[in-house]
Amino acid sequence: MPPEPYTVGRQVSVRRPASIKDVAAAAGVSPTTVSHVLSGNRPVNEHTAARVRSVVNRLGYVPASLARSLQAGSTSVIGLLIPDISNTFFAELAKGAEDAAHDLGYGLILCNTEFDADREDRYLGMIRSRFIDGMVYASGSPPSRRRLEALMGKFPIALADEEVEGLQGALIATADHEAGGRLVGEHLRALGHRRALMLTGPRALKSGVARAQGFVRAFGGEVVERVGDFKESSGYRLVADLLDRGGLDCTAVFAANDLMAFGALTALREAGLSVPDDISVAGFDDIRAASLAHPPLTTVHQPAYDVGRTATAQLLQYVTRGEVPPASRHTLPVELKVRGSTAPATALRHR
Amino acid sequence: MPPEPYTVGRQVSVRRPASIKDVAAAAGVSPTTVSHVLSGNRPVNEHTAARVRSVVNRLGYVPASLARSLQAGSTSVIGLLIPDISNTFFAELAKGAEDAAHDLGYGLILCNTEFDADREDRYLGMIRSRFIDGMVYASGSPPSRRRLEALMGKFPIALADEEVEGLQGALIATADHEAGGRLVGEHLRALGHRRALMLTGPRALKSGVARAQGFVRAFGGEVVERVGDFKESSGYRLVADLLDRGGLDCTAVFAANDLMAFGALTALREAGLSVPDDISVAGFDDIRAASLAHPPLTTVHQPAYDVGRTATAQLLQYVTRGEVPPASRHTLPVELKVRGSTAPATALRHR
DNA sequence: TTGTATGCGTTATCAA
DNA sequence: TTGATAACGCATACAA
Repeated sequence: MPPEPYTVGRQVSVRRPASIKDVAAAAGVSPTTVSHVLSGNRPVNEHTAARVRSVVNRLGYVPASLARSLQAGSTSVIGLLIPDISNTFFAELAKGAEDAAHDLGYGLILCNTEFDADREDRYLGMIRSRFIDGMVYASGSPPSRRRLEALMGKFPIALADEEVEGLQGALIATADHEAGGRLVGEHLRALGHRRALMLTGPRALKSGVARAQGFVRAFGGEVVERVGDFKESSGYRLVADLLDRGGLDCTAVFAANDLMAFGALTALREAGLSVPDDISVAGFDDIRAASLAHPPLTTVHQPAYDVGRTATAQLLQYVTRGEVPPASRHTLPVELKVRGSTAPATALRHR
Repeated sequence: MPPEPYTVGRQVSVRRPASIKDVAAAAGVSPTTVSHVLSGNRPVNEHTAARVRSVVNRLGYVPASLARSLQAGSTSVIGLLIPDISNTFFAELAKGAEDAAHDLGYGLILCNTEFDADREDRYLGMIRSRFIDGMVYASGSPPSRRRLEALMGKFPIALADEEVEGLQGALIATADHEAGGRLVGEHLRALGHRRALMLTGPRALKSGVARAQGFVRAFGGEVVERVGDFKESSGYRLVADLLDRGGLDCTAVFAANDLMAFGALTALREAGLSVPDDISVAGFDDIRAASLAHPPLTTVHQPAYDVGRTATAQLLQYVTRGEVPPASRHTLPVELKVRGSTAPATALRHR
């Protein structure tokens, strides 16, 4: 019979970690003194302090942050609510948020919702139960907007990347979606395109709407809109459907994000069309794969990292100092990356 | 003078949230009864319960999870320590971890270390201060290994993706790195390659070492090894240096991860070499960009999501039930994805 | 069916 | 320079 493989297990359950009382008793002082030795909040006799510190080391005492938080009324932890961490855009955003949080000694709870309303609600519950001091909210599912609205009146919440329809007075950091759409519109127009297919995101998400608006205005030509859901599959499906029905009579496609652009690219390739010779394609986000794709995707670079970092820094400035940040709204600049997937319009052919 | 823009701010700081005492007082019962109405831990008169519930709603009472955690001795939160969330491999892993945690009602704190030892230490401090119930540890910086070892004797820690040299008896979920290297070795050998350049990761990371070992054994031919750091820049630099000095006398490059493979690809392209006509390139990980690159990258698919999910599930089984999981080690299968970046060896040319 | 008293581990207040 | 006590907000053992 083999020996118990996990001494780990036993130790965890059996040995109770040392508390401040244990240290105080062993050092022959009061818990108050121990606390002050560790915090430096008031002077302690050097001799006493040394004795306490030695006991702390011997017992391996580490203050229970939970008790500290209960006493202090805050946990030094915030949440980051996003739909999908495996989307590189949100991963970059998360990195910025984590950096900003770490800079101020805050922890960050990853709230990945997959656009699921129940999941989002559960995570928002963490702020109501005051387990987190605040929440950076990036693009949730529309159904929870009402609940969000109620929360924003009571708890610190900052919006990142995505405006929420009808919500105002909020802290918000977002890329300039409208300008991004405009840049693509101008670019395609300059290339001689006059008829374009626009793959939008869900109407409820303002970022996608803004991109579409900026595009339509700047492009000037004829634009057919199809509503997608920001997933690769929907970009594929929308374009494939149009091709099947022979209804793709345009020379350019603008997808409201790169994933849908990739879907479109696949559908076009399967139909035997060449990008950009037969048709141009542009995306939005500039995820890592965009520059590595074949052809490299013309797209709008979003400062995802900065969006996450800025929104979080704003939130924390508010959380830590109880201050209203100097600017409640940050609109971060975007940049058009012209790559190989767009080219001058060719004569329209029947398909 | 504009009105105070943030009523939010005032409410947060002024109104103290209702406590269980407030509810008890308003409902004319004891805090104990309120507690039991909400927890269902003991029967309560239906009439009384209804009254309590109504007060709970009116006051918007939500139990402070902090106090609950202090009493219960656990927070229902664990940590996920990774080097870089913007690497899609770790993003996928994080998604799996988050899913597993969410399934069991646990929160997940994102500990992004950038391979920084201080940052890692700070995050490991969260487990010592018992703010988190456990930690999923994926590939940290070698310097902290000793500290990790000490922690594993006292706190629940599961290793994901990366073994840690000299650590044993641990919960661990990892991809079969050695088999992955072997698959690439066999593949290149079958294509007629006999001389290969191997870009490894840091020697301290066993995953990279295992990949290299599997490769070298299965390949059989001559292998030149160069040590990189898993970053795109090092893949570029290593290959560029060899090219500069005319020392790249091989027909294939195997990079221990996709990022370095991309760096190599760039260096080769800049040198006017064609992949795979002049030289074959293979990677490891199968990050999203791999299939979209030009040419599409032959690589080893790692089940990143499953690695994260499995490691987390193991950890939580241990954390929640105090049980030793049935298997302490999970080695997950990998899969070779043959794409366009590898081809039959061509006659060796002088470069 | 309900209430009282105690403890979780810390820090702040007040007193010495 | 130090300590006793209360308080943070909850859950539970024990008592009624």
